[in-house]
Amino acid sequence: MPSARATLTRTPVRTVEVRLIFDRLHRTYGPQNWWPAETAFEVAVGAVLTQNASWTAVERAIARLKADRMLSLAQLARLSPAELAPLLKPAGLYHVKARRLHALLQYLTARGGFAGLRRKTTPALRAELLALHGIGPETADSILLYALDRPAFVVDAYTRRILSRYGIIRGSEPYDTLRQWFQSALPADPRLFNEYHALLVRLARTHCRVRPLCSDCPLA
DNA sequence: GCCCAGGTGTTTC
DNA sequence: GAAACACATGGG
Repeated sequence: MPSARATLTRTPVRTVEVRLIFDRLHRTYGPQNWWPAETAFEVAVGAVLTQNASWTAVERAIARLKADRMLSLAQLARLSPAELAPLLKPAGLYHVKARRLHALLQYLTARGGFAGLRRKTTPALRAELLALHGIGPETADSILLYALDRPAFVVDAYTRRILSRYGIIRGSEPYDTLRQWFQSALPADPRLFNEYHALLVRLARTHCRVRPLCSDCPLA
């Protein structure tokens, strides 16, 4: 049995920091119950639409799709990118996103929807998503975590901004470096990854917008 | 009016 | 390979 001191010194500093940040945020804000969507399919559509866009813009586009009764795989997969584009206008970059969403829709259709993906391992699924046009690491991990309940930690602009403001990272590290950074410090639990990312978003939306530190910040 | 937003693919040095 | 650029709407 190793002594407590030996155990502590073998725990990387980053691991301690990653867990400390979660504990503080969780104590301050409580459960976030994310992602803001009703179905796995809605998560996937939102994950593409939110690329370089504000969430309010995405909500408008999703609301329009719902109002038109178009927010289903069967409905959207019938459309060409050119037909898809005008429906996505409120989210911005809509020609680009139409092509990207189209690629994802064709993939899902070919696999029989999300149900057809359940048997695949997480690494296999991640590789397949990354191979699609317009699905990069953040979009892939968002879909894996929030639509498929897989342990994939989502690194986004909020994550980088917060951790770099607090001097924990430089901010220029590659995506996978930061993803591994979190994943190696935490148990591979989708509920934990979900909660952690949601809490970072919550913090970024309420603090850290201008100055590196504010006195009432939960992480100060 | 200007700047920014929960990225990604392409082009260029 | 890194860096720069294109894509585009709506809110602050």
